Amino acid sequence: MNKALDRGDAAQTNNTDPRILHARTLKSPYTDRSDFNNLITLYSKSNLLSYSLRVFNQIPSPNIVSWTSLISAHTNSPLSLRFFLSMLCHPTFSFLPNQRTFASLFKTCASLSYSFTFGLSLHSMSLKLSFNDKPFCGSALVNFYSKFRLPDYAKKVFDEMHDKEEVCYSAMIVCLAQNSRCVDSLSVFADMRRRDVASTVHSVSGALRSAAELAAMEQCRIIHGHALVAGFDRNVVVGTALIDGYGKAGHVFDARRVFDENVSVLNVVAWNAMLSGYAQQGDKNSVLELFHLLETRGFSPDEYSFLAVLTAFSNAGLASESEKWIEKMRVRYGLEPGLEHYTCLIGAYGRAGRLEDAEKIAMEMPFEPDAAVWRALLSSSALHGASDMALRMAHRLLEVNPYDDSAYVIAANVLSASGRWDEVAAMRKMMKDRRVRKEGGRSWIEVKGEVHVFLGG
DNA sequence: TATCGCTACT
Repeated sequence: MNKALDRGDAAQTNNTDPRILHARTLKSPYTDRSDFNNLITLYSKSNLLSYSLRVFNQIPSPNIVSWTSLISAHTNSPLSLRFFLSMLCHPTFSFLPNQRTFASLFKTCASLSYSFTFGLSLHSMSLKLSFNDKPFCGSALVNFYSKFRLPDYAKKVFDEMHDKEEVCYSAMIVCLAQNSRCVDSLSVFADMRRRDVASTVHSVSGALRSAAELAAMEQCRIIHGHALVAGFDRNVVVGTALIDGYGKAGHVFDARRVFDENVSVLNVVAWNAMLSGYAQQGDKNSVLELFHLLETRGFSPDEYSFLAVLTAFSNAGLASESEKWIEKMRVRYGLEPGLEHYTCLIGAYGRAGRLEDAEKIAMEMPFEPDAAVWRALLSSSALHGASDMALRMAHRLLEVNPYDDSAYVIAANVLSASGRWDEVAAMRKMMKDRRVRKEGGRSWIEVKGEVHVFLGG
């Protein structure tokens, strides 16, 4: 930890109002620029952002550290990008951004949905200044590409980085996990261990998320063992990822053991992970029991808690129960049901064989049906041998998601069961025609080129 | 010479 943070933390723990320090700084004849720079950071850590800008404006001749302090004080806000542009456009001084400036800016771009091209041009600048292979910049850049769903670009940045330390690996592992590249994510985790780079709660929870998505029991166990050795097993996030992983792998007893061992530190997210583990097993009784316990312990159930309950009901085909809980969620808990809750409701009606009601809900609910809704209706109609409806739903599903091969598989099954071979063949042909050229995106080289053009380089 | 990056529940 560096000096500035030490000072900042000390001031916070002593409950010193930064404004007192500010007044002293202004009065003292010994004040230099670094005192102002520290104040900017101190104010932002105390959630007094407007004062950060005020201090900055009081600095007689701000330097790059002042600018970077101001920019990072406004991380995740568009103001941070504006300040950066002001700095570049400054008429009298020429400030060259450094690695820390870029690290903050990449973080901001990652958090703003509209700042993709801004991030690309920053990447180009950092390439020219040779910052993108530095650990701090590189990890922030990996995260940036991760948030914009470009894991291959992130991997390219990662591969070109020098001195990859634990945060770089964490960022990459988490990126691949968040983008459903589970096997790659686990292999980077393995690579990290081979190279003796320390793991962190971030990399461990990222790897666990991948193992969970793969429902890979063996990997969960291995990472669990590692978490125990590394002393991360009491961490809430790691614990939650373990509960989720064991649950998804179908080992609810292992999930429950982790849950019980850590219950004193767990929050509602962890409870939800346990609930959804039971729900995926179709263990409705355990879900309801745990839901009740959650309330007894003083937690408030949220949308995810209700989703777990409704998932269980959907798997069990409990239509009227689902209806009741949706109502309860809205009226007694003040939570508005989302698309996923309606999808469960539709699934429950469908599984119960009330296909028309299920379709009616899909048409009348306050959301546009998505692929999951059509898939629920498709599997329900297939389950009950309603081949006409199944065919219709398969078409709707393919309209929203032309690449969904499950549409073909499920519809083909029910159609062949009724001997409708011609329609199976037609379906197959339609799938082929729909399979338009997959646009895998432009190559890395192309994007790099574009970035240089963008900056006139 | 102060400023920086990565986690869990559909």
